[in-house]
Order: sequence, then structure tokens, then C-alpha cells
Amino acid sequence: MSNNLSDEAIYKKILKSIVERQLPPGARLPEDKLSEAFGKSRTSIRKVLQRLALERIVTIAPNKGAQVNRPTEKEAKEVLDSRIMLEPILIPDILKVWSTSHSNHFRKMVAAEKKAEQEEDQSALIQLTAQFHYELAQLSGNSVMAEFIEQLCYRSSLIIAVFGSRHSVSCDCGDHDAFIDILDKGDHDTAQKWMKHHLVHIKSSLKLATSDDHKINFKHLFSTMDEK
Amino acid sequence: MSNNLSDEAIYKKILKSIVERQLPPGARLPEDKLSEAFGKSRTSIRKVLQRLALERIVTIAPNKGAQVNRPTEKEAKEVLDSRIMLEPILIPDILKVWSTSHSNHFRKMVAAEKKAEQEEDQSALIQLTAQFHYELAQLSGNSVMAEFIEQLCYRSSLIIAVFGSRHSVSCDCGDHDAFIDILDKGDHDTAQKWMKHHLVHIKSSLKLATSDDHKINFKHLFSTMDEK
DNA sequence: ACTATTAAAATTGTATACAATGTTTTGTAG
DNA sequence: CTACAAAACATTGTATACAATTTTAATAGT
Repeated sequence: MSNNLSDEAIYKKILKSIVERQLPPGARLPEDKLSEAFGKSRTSIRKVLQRLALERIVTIAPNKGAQVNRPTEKEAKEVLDSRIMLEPILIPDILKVWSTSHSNHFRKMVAAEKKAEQEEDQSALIQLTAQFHYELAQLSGNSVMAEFIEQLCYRSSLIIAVFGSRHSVSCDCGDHDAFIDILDKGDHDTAQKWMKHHLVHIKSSLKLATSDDHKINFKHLFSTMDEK
Repeated sequence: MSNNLSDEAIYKKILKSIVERQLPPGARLPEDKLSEAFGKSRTSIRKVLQRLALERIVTIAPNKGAQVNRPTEKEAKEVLDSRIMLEPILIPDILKVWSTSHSNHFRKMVAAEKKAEQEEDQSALIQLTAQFHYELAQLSGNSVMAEFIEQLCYRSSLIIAVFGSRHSVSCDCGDHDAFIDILDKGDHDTAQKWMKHHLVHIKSSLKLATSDDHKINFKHLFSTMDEK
């Protein structure tokens, strides 16, 4: 493998592999192996892993090293709730700069999403779906907010990997086209409502335990198990 | 100095010094000196500095090392705009859990703010003002949002250090008392409006250059300078 | 065959060494 | 005295060494 990668390049490669689930939640990330794989010393790798840990993509346990973060239900709920709060607010600022060239750009992205869906290229689909959301956020002109949302999108990818049903991803993209239509019309209110519904839909597609599930009924569980 | 500090403890000490302006924007943070001061190797110090850099408290220029971030006007505007967008949204969730004990806790904090103001303890005042905002955010129950706001509060401290007028901080705290009254009444709408106004007021107290200032009129500048 | 204990291997935590780069000082010429 | 050049110094970048810890494997006893 190419031997002359910057820390930033290594960061992006690892992040991509995680977001696209080549490295699934729970996967261990030993410094040695990564060091060897990228042809750089452990020092550089540690730096990258620590960054990923601060971004909550990876967890580092003392003396046990890094592994891909396996989000809890609490985290899943909080991240999705955050997106539901934030992404709609940015729409007025997005519409202020929205132009035909933006419209074309995002339509191309949706086309790529559909292609990935048809070809069952899960990796590309996940990547493109997240990209749609954070590139949109960038249009708001507030890079502080945009970066925060970008981070939430990456975290969402992990959340869907853990709690998503089989349709959590693909359901998602079919709608993006309709959303661009709304933006083209310049309809603030409808666009905000659409975005909120879109994200609520993603959240509700997650298999989050209801409060009842916390008290597992062992009697019921084991009385029915010997039937199969 | 005590020799057995964890990385987290070092992080907090440096952050505190920056937020309270013992280390002002632009101050250099040489690894050697910090290493010596904390009695730990450069490795630990670097880790802490890199974390602070990701949080935008510090900037690291390649081969030049770390210095306390000196926010640009763009950054100042974006951080304050973000707070104006976010902090009011959390108020409904805060009110859901708001209780007498919370009320008492925050009133104590305001009392401490007033005391710091009287005693002209600038450091304590800055710290308490930020704390008021992010402890409030924590009450929302969404720790993802709360952490983000905490970070924005720390960054705001740097922004006020650079662009603040002399009253940017003290003006700020006189009002916090009135805000608790509103929360006690449980008035969603007024509380949200108050918070928005409060933050807009802080933003407008900053000495941000207007667009005209970008083209400096040197002729005018130097023709009037010899008068004094 | 199974568990507990111990030894071996692998992995992370921390310090340090040295190279690469940047900054300051010193010295010299004009 | 100033401007420029060169050397001395200081600082960061990266790799590596070794200690501390965890994980895995092997062994012994029931």
C-alpha cells in the first residue's frame, strides 16, 4: 500500500470504512495492524484514533484500545432527536442561496443514490445518503452548524447499522427527489415539515426497545423457546 | 507542581486557563514548557493540545505548534448565530423537567455571578456565565446537544476576549435572574424569546467590522493621524 | 470433558531519541 | 547604522523502546 499518507488521509480512509460498514460497530482497531496497513508508526495512528474517538465514531477504553463505536439506544435517540431539531432550522438559510445549479447538483446526487440502490451497492448508498444531508447543511453558510450535522450524519450511519431495519437506508433515498422539488418551489414551510418528517421516519424505522423491553420476562421467554 | 495528573486533568486545567484568559487568544503553547509545567512527557501534552484543537479552542499550525485560537469575525458570527438558533429550541424540554430545586440551584449560580461582578473577578465571572448556559442545556436531557452547546460557550469566551466590548460580559449576567423568574412561571414562549434576545444582545455587543471596514481608507487614516 | 490457574503472546501507555522545520541571534558587508 | 546571510538555538514531527496491562493459549486438577 502507498506509504506516504498524511494523517488526514488515514483519518478519511478509516472513517469511510467505518461509515460504509467494512468496519462494523464493535470491530477492534489495533494500533499495530493499522500501523502496518498504512505504513506509518503507531504515533500517527493513535492521533487518528483519538480524533475519531472525540467524534464518537470510535470508543477508546483504557488499556484496551479502540473499537468502532456501538451506539447505545440512548445515543441513537439523542442523535436522531438532534437532527430532527437542527436540520429543519437551516432550511430558511439554505433557500436564501438556493439556485438552479444547486438543484442540478443535488439531483445528480439523488440519481447516484438510485443507481447505488439498484446495484445494491450498500456502501455507496450509505455514503451518498449522509452526503446529501451534510452538503445541504453546508449551503446554510454556517460552517459551525454544518460540521456538527456532518458529524451527526456519520454517527447516524453507525446507529442504522446497529438498530436499523433492512429498509432504514433505502426507504430514505426515494424521497430525496421530492424534497428537491419543494426547494425549487422555494416553499419554506413545506420544506421544513418535509425534513422533519423525513428524519422522524428514519428514527421510527429503528428498532429501539420500548420501555417494556427493559424488564425482560424470562418466564415467558423460556416457556416458548422449546417449541421450535 | 503535582506530578501525577491524568490527561483529562491537564486538559481541564489548560481549558480553564484559556477560558478565563490567563492564556489569551494568540498565546503560544509550546509542548516543552507545558511538559515541564505538568511534569509529564510531551506525548501527553500533544494529546491534550490535539483535543483542544479539534474543539477549536486552540489552533495547530504544522511545524509551528499550538496557540490559543484567535477567532475570526466569520467564526464569531457563526458561533453566536448557532447559539441563537440552538439554545432557544431546548427550552421546551428544559421546562418539562424544571423544578424548584433547579430553580434554587440556578439562583445560587446567579448570586455567585453577581458576587464575581462586584469583586471584579473577571475569571470567575466568565466561567460562571458560560456554566449557566451549558448547565441549562444539560437539563434538556439531550447530552449530544448539551455537549455541543458547552463547546460553543467555551468558544464564545474566546470570541468575547477578541471582539467584546468592556460590557459584553457583565451586561450579560444581570439578566440571568429575570430569566429564572420566567422559567419558574413555566412560560415557554417568553422564555424562548428571552433567550434569543439575550444571545442577540451579546452578539450585537461584539465589535464586528461592518463590510465597509474591509476596504481601509489609508488616505483618510493617515491624514488625520498627525493631529494628535 | 470442564474449570481454574499459570504462562506466553499481544496490545496499549508513556517516555525519549533523533530528524526536520522554524526562529532567533550573531556576524559581516555595504 | 541597516540589510542581508549564516549559524546557533528552539520547537515540532515521527519512530521506536520499554513498561504496564490485557488477551489468548496451555497446563493441571477434579
